Amino acid sequence: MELSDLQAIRRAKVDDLRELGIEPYPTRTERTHTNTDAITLFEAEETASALDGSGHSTQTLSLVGRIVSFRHMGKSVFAHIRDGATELQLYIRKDVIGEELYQQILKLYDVGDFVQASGELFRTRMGEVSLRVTTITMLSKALNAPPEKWHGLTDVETRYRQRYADLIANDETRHIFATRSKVVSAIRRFMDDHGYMEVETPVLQPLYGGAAARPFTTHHNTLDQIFYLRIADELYLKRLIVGGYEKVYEIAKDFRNEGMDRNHSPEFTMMEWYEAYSDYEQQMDYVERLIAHVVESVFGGSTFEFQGHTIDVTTPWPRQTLREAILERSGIDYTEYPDAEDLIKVAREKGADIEAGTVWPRVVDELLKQFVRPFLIQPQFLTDYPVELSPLAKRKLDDPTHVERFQPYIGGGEIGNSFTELNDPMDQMERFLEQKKDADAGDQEAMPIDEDFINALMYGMPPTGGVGVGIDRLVMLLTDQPTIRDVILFPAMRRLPSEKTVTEEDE
RNA sequence: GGGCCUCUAGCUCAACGGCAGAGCAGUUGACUCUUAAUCAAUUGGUUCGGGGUUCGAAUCCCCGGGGGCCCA
Repeated sequence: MELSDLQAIRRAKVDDLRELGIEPYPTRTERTHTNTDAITLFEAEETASALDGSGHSTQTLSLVGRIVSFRHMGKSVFAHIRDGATELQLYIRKDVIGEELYQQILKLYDVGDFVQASGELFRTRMGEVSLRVTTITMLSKALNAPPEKWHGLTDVETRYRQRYADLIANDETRHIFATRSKVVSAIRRFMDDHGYMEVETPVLQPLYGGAAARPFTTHHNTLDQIFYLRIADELYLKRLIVGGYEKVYEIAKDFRNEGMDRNHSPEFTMMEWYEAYSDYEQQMDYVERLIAHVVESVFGGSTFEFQGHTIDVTTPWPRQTLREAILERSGIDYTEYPDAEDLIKVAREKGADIEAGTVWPRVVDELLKQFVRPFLIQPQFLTDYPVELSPLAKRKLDDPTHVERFQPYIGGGEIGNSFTELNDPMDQMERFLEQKKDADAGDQEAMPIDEDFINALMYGMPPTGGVGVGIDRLVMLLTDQPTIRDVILFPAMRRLPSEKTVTEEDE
């Protein structure tokens, strides 16, 4: 690997440190306080008037962190170190630490290095709590200089490919992923507190299903067999309800081999849960309480900002059937057009852009996407979808052409999907057969027939309510990010030419 | 898949047919309360890759690659 001039200079400093008998990558750290705790401690001592005569804390602290700024002024140096949470200023005086160590710092320490510094805390004339350093050691010498201190790292491609550099340079990026973590924690806490059991189902599946999507295909060498990467958790979680568990959930990666855009990543995080002896009405209540809980946990209230809108998740959320919503916003009652051609015709008259030959359920989906979805900014449920659009949901009691299904919408997008689960094995078999017809007609997202799942249902599945929530979409919403790649730490990227190996054959 | 935009020093950006530059970072020096520290000097380039036009190409044209946005 060829080093740039800057890297070579830092590499030489590693050698210089070793020649001085100093290991630039030592094994142990001795840290007495986090930077946050150190500042808290100092402020408490100030309040209690427990500082010594010259305004210094009475105890010696050892702090650690990455050097993020370095200001040399003759016989003293000011630097900031940043640990996981907080920046804290170091004040290094030549007459305190001695000529030898002072020269070492000047010559061999750089912005980006991790260091450990000991000393007493005090307040500078500018009022900043700082560490008056009595000794300092290298914890890890950085060979790459961090991105520019003022503009940071702005190149989008580099930010995605080298997320570590993005995290070093941009507070906002660190904040987004910290929020993501809080969101997932809040969800887990809510589920656990409500008696749900977290489970893990296969990523590698002999047959995929549970959603309308194209899968990734892989191959197991020993079995000499194709596996699919799961596109949903649904069918396995329902098998667990068959098995007798009453409340299960899973938060996991799903994979869909489809186009990538600001809302779609081939690898994304899905949460699904299933509750026996429940239905979609009860799950609607649960979803709005869950989201309200998450927003409360993350923001300490019921509102947050998204793309210029103040969104309020206070329960209960309005509910409207899909048919009413489409009728209200487009003037089309799709139940009056049972033939796909007719529905496409009237949809086009109303200004929809729909490809000829689109199958009927996808036309309805397009009506939803084009006329309704963009306008659902505040939280709202749409309910009761056509049966053709929902091969795994139970029919409505009073209308067998529709199923008991809902989707929660916030910020102009759906954040989940739910239905009263189909538990009649013979009906389920017929739905699979319908899907096969769609597949034969060219719908590449139609589901294959899963006979083992039918077999499971034949053992009996209690009435069940199930919900799926797209975690990435939810995080986009809560962090006000318009692009899914900005809420995925390491988004999928096209391989660079330099990463292609000679053994690999391109198409 | 189509259209538009973009790729220049480690980072952020200029130069738009005429000597490839600045700021930050780096290096050398001055400076013991600075915080985008300051001051002086200074190093650093396959201008994404390949080809073409031209006396001359980062710049114009063609092919290819990465990324972004919009559309499908």
